Amino acid sequence: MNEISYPSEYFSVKATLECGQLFRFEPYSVGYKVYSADKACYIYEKDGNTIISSSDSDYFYNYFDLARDYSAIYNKALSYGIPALSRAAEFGKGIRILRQNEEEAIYSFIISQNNHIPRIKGIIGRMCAALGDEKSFMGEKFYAFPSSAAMAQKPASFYKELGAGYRDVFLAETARRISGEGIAELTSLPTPALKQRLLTYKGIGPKVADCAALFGFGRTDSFPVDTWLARVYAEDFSGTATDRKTMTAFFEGLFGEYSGYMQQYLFYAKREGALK
DNA sequence: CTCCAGGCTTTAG
DNA sequence: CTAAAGCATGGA
Repeated sequence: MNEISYPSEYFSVKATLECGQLFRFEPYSVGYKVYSADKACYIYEKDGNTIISSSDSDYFYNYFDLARDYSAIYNKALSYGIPALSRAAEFGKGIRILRQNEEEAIYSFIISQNNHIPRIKGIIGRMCAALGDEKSFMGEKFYAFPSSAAMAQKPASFYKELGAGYRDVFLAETARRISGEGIAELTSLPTPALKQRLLTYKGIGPKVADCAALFGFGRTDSFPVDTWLARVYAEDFSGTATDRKTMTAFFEGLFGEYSGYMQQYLFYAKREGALK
């Protein structure tokens, strides 16, 4: 086990975990256990620092993107002079965008569509327990996120029994395709081409493609618009369009390479009732 | 009870 | 091309 220490000002455990970008974490002791792919860490705050304890510290250094200077991102948010965004950035100052596994992000956000976060966590947890390799961390067992090969062996009915609802066929078909084709060729594509390719998978529409691109492929020029960001657009930016494609184009045009960070500030603040 | 959730696919116009 | 119905499930 190794420990990483990083100042909490730009690394809030609660804000980073509770801002809706990941679904595999649980309260433990004074912090949380976090699971990603087949790895685990224990994370907590102590004396103004955020501590990551893991036997895969290199993995989690990258996962939490600790090489990036978030003071520049926070100050960028304030520089736009948009009251709602300034408030959101202040509220979510400690948020960091995670660099998650690509396939885990794809499946997780397919499950997330038209769904509540507690239920999303439940479906993913049951999927890992049923199909993921058993691992051990700090004396407790946990399950890795399943491989596409393991997922591809199950029919749609299996995912419905896990509670996935109508997304059952999306999971089964996407798993079969990724298991056969792989995703290696996607990683080198520029963001617009990457999104275009993601849209060809069953169950991936514009919003899920944006989330997979942002959280799985590290594309911070993506601005996912869900029901909460649609409200932000109308209520806090006085937007008049009603289709989400226009909203995404508006925000990405405004924020460019910083889109993903600004989106996450706004999402977290809106959902927690900190705007308005 | 109805409404809604980090929306997508399918069908109709 | 855009618009709207239908979709599984469970919490508020």
